[in-house]
Amino acid sequence: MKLIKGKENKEVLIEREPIDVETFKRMIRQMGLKVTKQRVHILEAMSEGRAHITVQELYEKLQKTHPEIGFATIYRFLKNMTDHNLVTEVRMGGFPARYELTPNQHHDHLNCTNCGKIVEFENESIEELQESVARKFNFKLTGHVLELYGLCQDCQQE
Amino acid sequence: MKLIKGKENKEVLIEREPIDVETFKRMIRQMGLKVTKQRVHILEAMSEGRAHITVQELYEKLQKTHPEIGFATIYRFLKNMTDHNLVTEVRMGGFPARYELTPNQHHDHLNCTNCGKIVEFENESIEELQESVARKFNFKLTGHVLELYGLCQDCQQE
DNA sequence: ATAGTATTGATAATCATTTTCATTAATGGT
DNA sequence: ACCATTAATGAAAATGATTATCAATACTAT
Repeated sequence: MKLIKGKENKEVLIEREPIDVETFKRMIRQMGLKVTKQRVHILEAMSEGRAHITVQELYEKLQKTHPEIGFATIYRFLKNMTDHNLVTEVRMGGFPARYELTPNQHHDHLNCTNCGKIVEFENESIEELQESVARKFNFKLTGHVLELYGLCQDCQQE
Repeated sequence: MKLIKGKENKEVLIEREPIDVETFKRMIRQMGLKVTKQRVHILEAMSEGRAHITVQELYEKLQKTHPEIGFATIYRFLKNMTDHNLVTEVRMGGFPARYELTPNQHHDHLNCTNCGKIVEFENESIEELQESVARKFNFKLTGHVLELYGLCQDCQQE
């Protein structure tokens, strides 16, 4: 369980392991798609910097180094990746969707609403209970969003 | 929506009391807004029938009895209500937002990612485990979002 | 009832996302 | 390496949900 520090209520940057180009190409082939420079560049852009990125942010980031990549390509490829579970789509409220390379270890978030600190946690019992709720209503579970909000120890003392 | 009782896990579809016009008017005044027939009709339409309704569905429902009510009015009023926590907005994937009169009893949602159906449930064990996670990290819990996604029985068969 | 102001509804505007389609590029077989 | 086949691309148009505009209308306190 890893602790990530944030400032105020801003979004938090999450460090990821760097992934090499060969791995990206393997991921693309694995989906049954052709390896194009655009797709590799999109994966590269997603693997560096902020974990949850919007299409707009991705587009602007790519503009600097590969100005030939268009919105449609990004949207299309993210859809492919999402369908193949290599990318996780997070939609909040009416905001544009955010995408992240699917982390190998599932986790949920405990967020401090005062200082923005985030604790990632994983609780097997909660996961099982979610499954049992789904079963009870004859749903086949495919995903979930669990975000806890509260005050961390430091902020409670203020 | 009908009531379904669970056994040990206490999943429940929430029962809603019918609400009378005077209560609706009080709610509107409480927000510091003027009482108009449109607003009362919108509240009436929301309080009968399906709990989670889209703007489109609400519009069509209102068309039959009050064809003078426009989309803009519905959107504006739902925004007011949501801001004042009298209505809860549920957004799922890229589907249109669904709205419900905020129930006095807390519940979470089970969403069908194919047809947009929403099932409400309440699970005391999950709530307790959330508390215990928060305690473990010395957080004081103030709220949470739990949305389950999957395929409902009908959509699994397609 | 009247004045003053909030509300309304039709329509235009916006914003994210998807589709279209003519052009270009990747791949597999030679 | 060279094609031929077919998928992929990018620009622009289309879509769908939601929000803003604004002149006409309806509440509400006086």
